[in-house]
Amino acid sequence: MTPFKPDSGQPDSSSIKVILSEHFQRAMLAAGIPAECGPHIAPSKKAGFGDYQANGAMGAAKKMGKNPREVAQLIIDQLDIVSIAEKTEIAGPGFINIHLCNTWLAQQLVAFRNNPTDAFKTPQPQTIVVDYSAPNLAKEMHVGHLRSTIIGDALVRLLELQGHSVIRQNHVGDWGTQFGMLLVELESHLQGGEQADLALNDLEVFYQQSKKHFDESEAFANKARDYVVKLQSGDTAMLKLWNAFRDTSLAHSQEIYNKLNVTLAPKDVRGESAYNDDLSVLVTELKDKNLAVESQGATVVFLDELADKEGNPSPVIIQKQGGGYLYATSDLAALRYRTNTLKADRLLYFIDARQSLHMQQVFTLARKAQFTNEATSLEHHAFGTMMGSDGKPFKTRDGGTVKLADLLDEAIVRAEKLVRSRSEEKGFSLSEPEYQEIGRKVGIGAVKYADLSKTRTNDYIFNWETMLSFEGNTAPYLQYAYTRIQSIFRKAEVNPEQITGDIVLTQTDEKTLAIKLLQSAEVIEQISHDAYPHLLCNYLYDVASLYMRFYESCPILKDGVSEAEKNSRLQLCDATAAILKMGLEILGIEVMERM
RNA sequence: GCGCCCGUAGCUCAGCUGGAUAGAGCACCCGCCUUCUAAGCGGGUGGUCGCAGGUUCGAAUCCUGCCGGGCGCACCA
Repeated sequence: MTPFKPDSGQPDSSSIKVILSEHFQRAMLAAGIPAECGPHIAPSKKAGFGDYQANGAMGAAKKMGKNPREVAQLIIDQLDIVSIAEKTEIAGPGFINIHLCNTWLAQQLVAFRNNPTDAFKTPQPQTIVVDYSAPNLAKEMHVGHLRSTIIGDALVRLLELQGHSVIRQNHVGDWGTQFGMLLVELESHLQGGEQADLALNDLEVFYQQSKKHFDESEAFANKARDYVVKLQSGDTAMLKLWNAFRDTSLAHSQEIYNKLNVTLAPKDVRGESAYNDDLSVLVTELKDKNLAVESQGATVVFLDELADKEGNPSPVIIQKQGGGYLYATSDLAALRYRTNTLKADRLLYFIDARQSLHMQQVFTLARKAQFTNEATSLEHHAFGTMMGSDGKPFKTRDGGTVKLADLLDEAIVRAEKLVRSRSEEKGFSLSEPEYQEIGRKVGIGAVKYADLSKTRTNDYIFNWETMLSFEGNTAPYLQYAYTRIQSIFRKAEVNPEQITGDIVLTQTDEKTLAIKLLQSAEVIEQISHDAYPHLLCNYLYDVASLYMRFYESCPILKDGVSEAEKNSRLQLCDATAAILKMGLEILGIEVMERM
């Protein structure tokens, strides 16, 4: 971030909020207001209250025992923002309403257009490991897996845009007890001459079959238990069988990732099995450090840090009686690998909120055992549970789950149909590959946006219609805004990048759009900390809405529009398109030239 | 029992580091395509922000209690 130079009159790469905050803070100090009183700058919510407002005078007045409106006046007296604001006024109990200067806003926007990505770069690049998706390879991915996968991917893209070094980690479930029964089942299929990928064509069915055999046949169950032991001790034949299963299941996941436009690749897979050799080492270390003790036949760490009211420490089992390891053990091994080998400064986990206690235990224990540095940030970014329309945990009528692949296919089919009928109505026809491509982008975008636009931490209600909606606050709305802009540039026959010169903001709709566009950096910055992609969705929806309004009220290529006006408005269009595209790319949603 | 999350319009959701008259989308009603793509724009109907206290200039937002829902709490992951 470029340090602000007072009164230089030059465009600054900082956000409006930061610039105003610095000015107000300085003025408040000069007015003799204690330094701990913040300026509290925020965009105004109502049209009559200026563009931004400073709410700090009231808090400061209270602390000083003075009249808030008088304090507000003291601040204004010390304020030197003539180049930024055309007017500041005191309102109500002591609000300071700030009317930004159109020429200054225009300069900021020109500066943004010259270096669009600079605004988002972080001054301190870090190494950030992001744990997301992590499907269980025993089963097919269902709608419940959507959240971790696309929220994690949005954060990964955003952090990379900021210039961080990001390492994706797909901690797939490829090593549980359940693999015993799956491998026995698979073996019987292969002995029947079937190919692995054919047998595992429908993972859900395959899982149910093997579960049924396991429950009904004692011999099958015994064999399954035997296979687990063999597998974990490195039996070659068993590993071969396991690999066949794993490869096929991973290929299924990868297919979904590709369809979803998620950046996860095979190289990002580092599943539970990868830590197998470290588990016994880790348990021994915890014992040596006197953290782990024997209890009821298992090896347990008792955490006083997470004790309940009565002082009972929170138990974490790291090795069960009989010697098997649990997911706490492999999560600890993974955490250690990520800090020590991958050298992570931050470690982000996008995992279901139901794992909150577990994550807290793992983090606390990792710190206690010094598996991680004090400086390493361990962050569980939880998300809510998917509910049915009855508000209870989601199940289909037959008690199952909706397969992710089915949802995506349905979305694409519906979108493609819509694209065809719309283009016919509008009288332009597209090629067959174009219909397919647009249908895919619109369909997938709608599904992802429906999920990403909801607050991550809350439970959410799964609904086919909402997921497959193409109207209102949806991805197609944002994509549509983008295509409208592209259409203008096609018609004008100009390359947006070659348009230079002044931006002139005369209409209200131009100004509000410009201000909104200049807020992009604030949004990106906030999400990089809090990992809430819905803030980006809200922001982009605002941008698109304000653009639509501008589009309706401000003609660009029509008769009677001056060259200067046209030139300025085309630049507003281009800046809008750039931000929509950038934002949608972060969300993993593609744009197109027409739809 | 203890802990975490949630309760905002008919439905789905924003807004919560306290700010002015609580906002969107869907649904419903009324307008707008000879003019840059109507997947759009403008307007309207619709609210005891679960309930009750408290903190203060000011509470959907912070605190306490209660009601209602979800989830988690020792060998599944």
